[in-house]
Amino acid sequence: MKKHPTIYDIAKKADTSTATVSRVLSNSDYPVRSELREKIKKVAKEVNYIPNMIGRQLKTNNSMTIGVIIPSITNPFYSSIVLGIEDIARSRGYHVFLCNSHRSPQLEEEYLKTLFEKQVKGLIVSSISPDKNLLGALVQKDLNIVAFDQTIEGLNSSQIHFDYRKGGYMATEYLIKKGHRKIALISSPLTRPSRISVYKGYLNALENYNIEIDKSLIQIASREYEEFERSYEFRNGIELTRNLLKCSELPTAVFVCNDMTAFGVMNELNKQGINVPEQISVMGFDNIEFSEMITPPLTTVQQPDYEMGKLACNLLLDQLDGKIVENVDIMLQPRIVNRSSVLDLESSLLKN
Amino acid sequence: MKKHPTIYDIAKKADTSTATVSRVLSNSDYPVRSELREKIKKVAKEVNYIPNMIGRQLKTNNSMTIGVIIPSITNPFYSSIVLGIEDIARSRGYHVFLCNSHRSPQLEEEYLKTLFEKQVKGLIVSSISPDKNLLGALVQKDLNIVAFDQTIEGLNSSQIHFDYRKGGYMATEYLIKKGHRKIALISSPLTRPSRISVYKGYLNALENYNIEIDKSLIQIASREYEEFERSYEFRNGIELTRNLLKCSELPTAVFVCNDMTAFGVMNELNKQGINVPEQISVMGFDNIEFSEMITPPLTTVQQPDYEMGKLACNLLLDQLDGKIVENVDIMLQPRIVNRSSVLDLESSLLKN
DNA sequence: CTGTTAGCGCGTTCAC
DNA sequence: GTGAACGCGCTAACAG
Repeated sequence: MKKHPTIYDIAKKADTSTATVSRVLSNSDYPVRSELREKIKKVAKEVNYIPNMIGRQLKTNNSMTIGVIIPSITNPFYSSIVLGIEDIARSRGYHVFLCNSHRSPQLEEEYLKTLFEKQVKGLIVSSISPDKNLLGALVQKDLNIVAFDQTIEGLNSSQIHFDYRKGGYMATEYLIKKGHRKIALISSPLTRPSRISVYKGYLNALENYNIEIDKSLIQIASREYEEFERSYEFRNGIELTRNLLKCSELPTAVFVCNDMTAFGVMNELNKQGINVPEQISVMGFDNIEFSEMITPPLTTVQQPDYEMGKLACNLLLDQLDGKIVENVDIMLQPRIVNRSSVLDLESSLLKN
Repeated sequence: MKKHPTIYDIAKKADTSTATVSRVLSNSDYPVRSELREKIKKVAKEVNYIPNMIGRQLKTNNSMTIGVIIPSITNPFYSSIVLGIEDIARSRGYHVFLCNSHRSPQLEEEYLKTLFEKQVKGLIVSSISPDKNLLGALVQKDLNIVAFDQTIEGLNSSQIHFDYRKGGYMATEYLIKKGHRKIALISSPLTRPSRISVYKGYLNALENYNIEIDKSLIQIASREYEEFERSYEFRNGIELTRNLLKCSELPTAVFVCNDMTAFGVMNELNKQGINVPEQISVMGFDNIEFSEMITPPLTTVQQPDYEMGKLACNLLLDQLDGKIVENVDIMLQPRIVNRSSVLDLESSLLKN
């Protein structure tokens, strides 16, 4: 375990100074005699020189690294976002330091501190913490932040929103236009702005089409995520479906707050011998990769996860590079993805 | 954007020296008068001090960070592994720098260099690159490596293997014991040791039970992953199933090289009006989280992804902490996960 | 117990 | 064009 060569070693071997070596090896545009330049490069290659970024960072105070905090990489929605972030970061010479908060406020705070200690200058975050004090304090300290997924009120940062209400509205309207009137809702607890908005969209659509709201058709989970819990949503879907099936009048369609929960719904319906979509239609939300893989392929609302990641990262890097000074707010739009889990009651009635 | 306070600022304010401040704030066990200790802590809190890890790293030459290289976080098998790695790393005070190679050798090499530049002292890697020279060179430079998933020949590193052959054997044997004789195999191209081993396991089992090998039942993809390609495996499953269905005698069961491909298989069978498992049974491999969510829930071979990540990380950190000096080789064992996608021909015959 | 000092590896003045 | 010298923030060695 011998020490790695530094620019000092190279300077000695190439019979020059560390300054010149640095100028050559860090691709500076400082003028250096081309003969000498080549010699230095040659020696560097000979000794298998690998620059020590720690030294450079300390000097330049620029880590070229951004932080990303998400609930869990295990959730395909977030992993797609991270992929988008990474692709852009890489293409622009930045690196990504990824943190899974596991929906734990403590862990989120811990990671926030770590990122800051590691001299990250930018942050893309889906925050779970109700306490925005730390985040706010960091913004003061010249940390650029782009928030997504979960809107953060009163924080001096850029935000990427998604029109959840409209998504909820469009999904419900889609079902209505397919002739459904008894449309159930299955949702995770309404503890976050995004979920509340989807819920509102559902109510708005029913209202707009003069469909009476039947509370027995609305199943909302009471138990929130445990921290670190896995496949919570899937099991939620199963449980809520059981509750739903207990009501006397079965719905003809179910709108589910996200695809993962919808998998649980379809699983349970199937177990109970109820065919999707023949007996009950299922509409999801998110359009994660697996939605098209299940049987029947899930009709759902597209949330542009990968694009969202790219957008967030470009935004952040533009800020870091000084191309943007103002904070920006962007609202991404939903889109219906038409597959096979929803029955068209109109046309199926015609057939009969 | 004013400069962040450093230990120097604190020393000035607390009327002491940087050395003492460092001793207090870095939780050194060096003796400091408790009165002074408290004063320093108080001042640090006042100015909202956050240590600059870059400075510490440069001095101590210890980044407390390990690198992880995997094909893609988007694949749930790898995301589970990463989760396991992270959980252990965090509990032991380390951080993880994650890299998605997207199965691109160039990108893998680029990340390898980056990790080294960032002074990572340990690496957990599922390498895709056929050229192990760079990896080998880095091992020489006091970089500890734990390889998993893809075995690396002749590399001075610890390795975590999985008994793919045995897994393939067990899966096939399981089908045989359920009364299946016409057992098809659907596999990604045999371009990696793991896949070849699964294939061998399949052949071994058939041989052992004196079942003649029918080449028309063996469908192996000819096209390899494109770099950066997504849902390749799913589409592979669809395509290979189509090919399979063209053969005159349909199998009673299909063994698929991984769960994601199995989803494609089930999808296509369904589309062709073939019931799983009533007409054709499907056996997967990996047991990713979604296997239990589809309909019917997939019977498969468990590869302990999360545990594998934890094991790999503990191993690496033990090496870094000097608790282990020797390289170790571990062979993890497969386990059948019994769900509903395989029909028991024996008992179903009894019923008729 | 505490302070002074000397680097860790690098990029950047500022002279020459 | 080039090199000597300094300092980024921190810890370790040593002296007191």
